[in-house]
Amino acid sequence: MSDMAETEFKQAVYEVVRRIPPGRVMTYGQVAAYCGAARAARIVGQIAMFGPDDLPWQRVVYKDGRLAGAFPGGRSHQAALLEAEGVEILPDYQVDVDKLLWEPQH
DNA sequence: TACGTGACTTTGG
DNA sequence: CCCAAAGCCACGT
Repeated sequence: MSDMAETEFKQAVYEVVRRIPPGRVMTYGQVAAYCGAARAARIVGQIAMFGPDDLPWQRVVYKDGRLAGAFPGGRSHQAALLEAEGVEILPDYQVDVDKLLWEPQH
């Protein structure tokens, strides 16, 4: 209540992540870019750690396609969630980001 | 109020 | 190919 409104950036991250459809993924840098801070990829991770857990954070991956190492339950859990959405998990906990990358529809 | 740390990405040696 | 540093924003001390 004391905080009138959380930063626009953080709110934007919430909205973007919420809009990622099942079976698709976005990179940290891409999410940051859509929120007005192309170089704030790290911040997306920070927000993911402190942000609401009802958002599909498992759909946010490295630009390289690797899964986050600090995902609650571990990479295997994140991989399981993605696999349940139909995402093919490649060896070394990677996904075909080139193929699954999703861009918000403007 | 200031400083350090961190779910990242890019650039340069 | 491997390593180091900068830049971004949020949060705890």
